[in-house]
Amino acid sequence: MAESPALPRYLEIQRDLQEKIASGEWGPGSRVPAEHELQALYQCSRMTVNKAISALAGAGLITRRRRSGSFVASPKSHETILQIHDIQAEIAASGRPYRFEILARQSRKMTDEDAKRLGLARSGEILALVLVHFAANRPFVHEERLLNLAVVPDAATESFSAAPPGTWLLGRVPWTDAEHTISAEAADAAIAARLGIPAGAPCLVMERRTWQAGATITWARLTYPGATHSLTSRFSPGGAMT
Amino acid sequence: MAESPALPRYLEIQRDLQEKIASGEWGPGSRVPAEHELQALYQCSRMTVNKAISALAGAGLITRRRRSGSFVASPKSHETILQIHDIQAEIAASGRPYRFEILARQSRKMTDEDAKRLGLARSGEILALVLVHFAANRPFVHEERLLNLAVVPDAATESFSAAPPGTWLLGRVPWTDAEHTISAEAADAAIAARLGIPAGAPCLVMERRTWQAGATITWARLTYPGATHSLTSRFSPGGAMT
DNA sequence: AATCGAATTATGTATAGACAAATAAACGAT
DNA sequence: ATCGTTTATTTGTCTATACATAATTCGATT
Repeated sequence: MAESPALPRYLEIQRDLQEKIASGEWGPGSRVPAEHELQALYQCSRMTVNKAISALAGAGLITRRRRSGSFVASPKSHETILQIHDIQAEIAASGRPYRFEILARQSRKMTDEDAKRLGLARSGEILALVLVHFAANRPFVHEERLLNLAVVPDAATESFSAAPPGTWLLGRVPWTDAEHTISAEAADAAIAARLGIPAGAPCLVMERRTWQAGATITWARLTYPGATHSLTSRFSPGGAMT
Repeated sequence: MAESPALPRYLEIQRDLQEKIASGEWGPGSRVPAEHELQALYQCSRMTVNKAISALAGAGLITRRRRSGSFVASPKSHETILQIHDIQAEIAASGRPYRFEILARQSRKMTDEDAKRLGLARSGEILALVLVHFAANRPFVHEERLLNLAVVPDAATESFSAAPPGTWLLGRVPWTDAEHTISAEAADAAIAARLGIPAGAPCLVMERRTWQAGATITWARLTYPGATHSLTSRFSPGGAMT
């Protein structure tokens, strides 16, 4: 059996087209039949066809131009969606016990260095933290973090005893923009000692800046021992269409 | 004037809602007005409202449940779209002259190591390449690549004199699935020599496997000197809605 | 009180039709 | 032959309506 998928018409069409593109039957640059042709082919209304094609256009598989028609897009890059989970949740999900230690905490007026990291010109109060996250009592990642107290004043009096600042923020302040930078660096002596690795060992470093409506909320720098951590993502173009 | 934005109705609504979510006015879990309410509010048809909300639902900002209604989603992770450009295009875009050198090329029956890298169990013919890409005559990235000749037989006779294998593939074989792994590793002696960096220097390593309809097309391992290269991405949830 | 079932409600899908906007192609005049 | 104008085609948006589907609520029956 398995023959009445109860699959909506527009998804059926969408998958049909997608399959033709994925298989190479319609190579990059080929013309996709016009909406009225597909409408006749599939015996449905134009809106239904439109919904299918528009979805593929949104996913970047097809580009559309008025009067000219729709064409199979030629990929110019690999694109992947990187899911960066909350550290606490990530460790908990792996079944290992989680804890963290705050090594340093300081409220201060923004230094030039702080301002640069937050991407801000003018001054203000910030909260600076240094902490280490542990998975099964072994150091997992080293975190340096700056919080812009102008945007998150509550943080000044928060103890962060229940949840680390990253988790605390995530559930409290909605962000509208984030910038991630991933790089490889040699561990400096201080961080190496805290992570229990040799100085100079390669580390995966992730820097993140987060904004809400133009205002920088926070900056974080996460240093993972390179030997134990990597980022993996699997991706299919036009993925969200089950 | 400047008052006729010519912005379509559904985008206007979409941005309105998005703004309410981004600003925190509608916190995570809040109920979004039902379609018929928004329809009355914006004086438009339900389909128009539906298009706006559906787009936000697709972007993950809203979750919808029949009969219950629509609710602002609560983010559980940072998610970012990593654009990994074609190396040739990336260097060319930076204005520096590009060239590459093929250091090794071998057609062979798949070894166990090859099979593991490609994620395949059984055997077959592959093409193995080692190359270095240069930007402005300085080593930019070291590439090891395996091509599954069962899927891309043309590669066996291709000289790759015009374009490197990555670029060549991108314009030829459509891929349906890709897996990326990003890690930090110390450069081994051979790679360090080819990149002109000290052995043991931290490197950003990106491994990629690419499939077409279940069949592995290629495996690639790109090693970037950590001192000069990083991956950056800026992301706003619900981004693709200009 | 517990359970089953029906009415209600919000979303999901689909239709037919209409007009707008962009632009490639055909056409015409200089 | 070149330039500007008209025409035709294709996508973009919108409407009003209809029925399907899932799920909550509430009432009736046991």
